[in-house]
Amino acid sequence: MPQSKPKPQEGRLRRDRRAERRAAILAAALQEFTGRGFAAARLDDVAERAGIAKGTIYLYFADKETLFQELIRSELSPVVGTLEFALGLDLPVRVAAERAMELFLREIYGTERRNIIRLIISEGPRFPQLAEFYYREVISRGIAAVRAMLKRAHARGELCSDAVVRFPQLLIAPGIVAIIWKGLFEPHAPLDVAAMMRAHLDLVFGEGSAP
Amino acid sequence: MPQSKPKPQEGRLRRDRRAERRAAILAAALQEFTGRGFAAARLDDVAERAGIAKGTIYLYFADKETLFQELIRSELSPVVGTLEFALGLDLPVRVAAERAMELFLREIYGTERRNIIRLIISEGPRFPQLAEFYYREVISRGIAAVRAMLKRAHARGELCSDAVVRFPQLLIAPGIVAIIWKGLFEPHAPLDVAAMMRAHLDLVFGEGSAP
Amino acid sequence: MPQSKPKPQEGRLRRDRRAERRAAILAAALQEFTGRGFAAARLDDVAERAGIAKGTIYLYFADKETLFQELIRSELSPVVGTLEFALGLDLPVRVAAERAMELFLREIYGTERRNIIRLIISEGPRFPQLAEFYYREVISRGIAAVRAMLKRAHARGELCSDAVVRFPQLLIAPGIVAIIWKGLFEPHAPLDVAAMMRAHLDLVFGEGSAP
Amino acid sequence: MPQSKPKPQEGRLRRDRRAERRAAILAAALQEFTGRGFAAARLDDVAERAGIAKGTIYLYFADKETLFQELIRSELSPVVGTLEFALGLDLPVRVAAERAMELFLREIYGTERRNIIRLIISEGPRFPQLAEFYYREVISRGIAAVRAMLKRAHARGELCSDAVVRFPQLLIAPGIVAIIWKGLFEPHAPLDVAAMMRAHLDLVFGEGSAP
DNA sequence: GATGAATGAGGGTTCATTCAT
DNA sequence: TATGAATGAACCCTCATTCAT
Repeated sequence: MPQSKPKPQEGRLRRDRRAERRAAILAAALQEFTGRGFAAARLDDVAERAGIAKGTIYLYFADKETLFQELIRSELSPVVGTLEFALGLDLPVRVAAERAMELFLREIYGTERRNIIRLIISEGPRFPQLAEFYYREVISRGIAAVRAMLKRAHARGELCSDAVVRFPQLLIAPGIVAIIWKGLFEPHAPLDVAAMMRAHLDLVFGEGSAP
Repeated sequence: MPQSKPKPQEGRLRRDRRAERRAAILAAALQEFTGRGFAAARLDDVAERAGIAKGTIYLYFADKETLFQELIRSELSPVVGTLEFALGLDLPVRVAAERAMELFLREIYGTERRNIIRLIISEGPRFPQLAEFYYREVISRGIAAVRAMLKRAHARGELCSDAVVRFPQLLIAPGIVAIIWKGLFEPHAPLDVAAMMRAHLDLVFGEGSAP
Repeated sequence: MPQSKPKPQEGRLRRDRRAERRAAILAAALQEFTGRGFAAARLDDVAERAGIAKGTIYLYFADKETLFQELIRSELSPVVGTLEFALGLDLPVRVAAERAMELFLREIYGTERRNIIRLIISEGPRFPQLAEFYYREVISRGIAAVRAMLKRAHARGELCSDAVVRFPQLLIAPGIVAIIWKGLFEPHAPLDVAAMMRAHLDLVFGEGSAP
Repeated sequence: MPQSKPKPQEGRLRRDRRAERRAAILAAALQEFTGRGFAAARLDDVAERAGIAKGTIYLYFADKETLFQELIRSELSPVVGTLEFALGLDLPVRVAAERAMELFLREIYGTERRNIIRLIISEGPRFPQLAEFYYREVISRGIAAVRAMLKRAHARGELCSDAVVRFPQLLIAPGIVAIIWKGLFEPHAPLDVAAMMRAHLDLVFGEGSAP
């Protein structure tokens, strides 16, 4: 039995390879779940796309649903921290908003993460546990951060209305619409998302302060 | 053709009964498709909910997909006309917007039609034909109507910014967010949708003109 | 109640109409059973082809299988009598055989009855009752008639071999092959059936006596 | 690709097992298709007879029709070669015919292959592709081989008539009739097929040369 | 009698999950 | 650990048969 008790280095390799595989499965799953929806996605296709055997998936995830939920969780975690950091800098609102918008366009709308949002919107109602996680980890923290920032701005007199303080949802609404629009109507009527979001910021914060 | 032509009364009854059944199937389908999504919904359950036998569905709809598409279409048709009428009245923007908002809350957000919107958002990417139909029959006409109304308002000096003229999507964005929110986060954080939408109107059109 | 107790003439009409419908159903059934086979044929299609409603079939036949069996029986009955008559005439073998061949070509091979034979060959093994009926009503009587005729010929010295007396099947074998060939290979290699059968008669009875 | 290449022995076992299963499915399918016909045969029963689960069939054959067609093809292939070989030996006709007859009785009529012929006769008209394959691979080659042999015999003066040269179908007609007879009338009137076929050969080639 | 809407058992096919290798 | 063949429950759809009109 030559390969009993692997050397420490081997253990390291093992762990790395394991992480790689896990990542490959998650990446493949994102594609398939996005393309077909949770119910219609086939683990066969996930495995093929990840370059592994079907059974291997079950060495990394308990079942299809667990795979789905861990996919959402793994993609979401990094986002929140970044957002909180960006909004905690105590910049002028308009500048902060502009930064957040750029962050959204670059890190979410322009990447596969856009599809994570779409998955949550589409499948969330069938996975209450997931919606709850998403609310707790992303939405509520995001809203809290935004609200804190806006309150400071309001106190400084930078805000003529308290509408977005009471309903921070209004701030990200155009982002949601942009994601949905892209999925549904891109072929029929492309949308200049950056322009739309800037117009929205102008509405909310007044014009002129954009760089 | 021995008595192939039924008596008029019989025909009437037949037609009524047929229409009733069709409606019952569509209503049941809406529930099931909304609750589980297209792929996971079972026609067995649709039949049971409609109080008919499984095979009966196929007397009214060619297959599962046709049922789904006709469901969307049948629910959508009445909406557009109402919207166009409401926006064509040439009222002051703020009043028109207020009316449209009420219409949305009463006729869409407050009814099962809300779920139709959710279905389009969720399943639309997998049914390009449907997304195209929705864009053509609802979105493009809605945008055109909104834009016409806003242009008249802009010309009358009622609008301080042309943002919503260029991107009417910004006007309905809170409505979309409200629908999604209700589906996902209602249990964790209920949202006063009417207040949010009114706050949004204040942002866009300025305050004070609300009744 | 004006139509109670129909006049005798009405009864006549009723009976005629009934017979007509029955015939129409049988004709339609022959087409469908031939085209698709018993199991795959649909009574819907039979009804449509017969120009009646689906349920009406059950006013004339107990079920699908009964319809099938009565179809076979009704088409078979007239054949046997004709055959027995033709072979009972006490003509020279070669002439009798020639006549039988013409009868076969004109009344069976050239008509829809060919398909009845094919149906019996194809479906007979699944309908033992039918095979038994066919054997009793057609095959055994046909063989008896042929054998009687051949014996007389043999006694008269017209036959050099008793092969066909012992195995009358050999006489009709080319007819069977012709029917099967037409169904399977007609498109790839048409067969001059009359020539083949005449060649066969030449083999069996010797040449020169043909008209 | 971690150990994606199985050890040679494993591969061998896998392949053997696979071939065995395939054969078991084909054998079971032959029974079921023969017994009920293509349309009425149930894959459930095929699976049960083969001792496997229903879904397993689909690991070996794309669907019911493919299974059927591959069944026919796999059973047919070996037949043709044997026939061509037997007829290519340049023996006296009568001897060659005797051998072919024995081959037919032993390798076809006396085995399950008889049912393959029956399936082709019964279902061929509904599977034109199959009829075409059968014609191309079996019939046309068989006819060519027979014809070549007969021509040599005719040139040697062994044949008093050219009937079978022009219509080799006449030679196999009794074989076809034998197969059909067995399927339909065996219980009511068993047939001494060997005797019938020998009588037929006597008719065609004259008597006396039989061993 | 005639109709055709309704029924529901049944069959082909898919696919998440398991397990021997 | 990784594989992928095997499983079998589940689901869409068909169609022979029934029955209210």
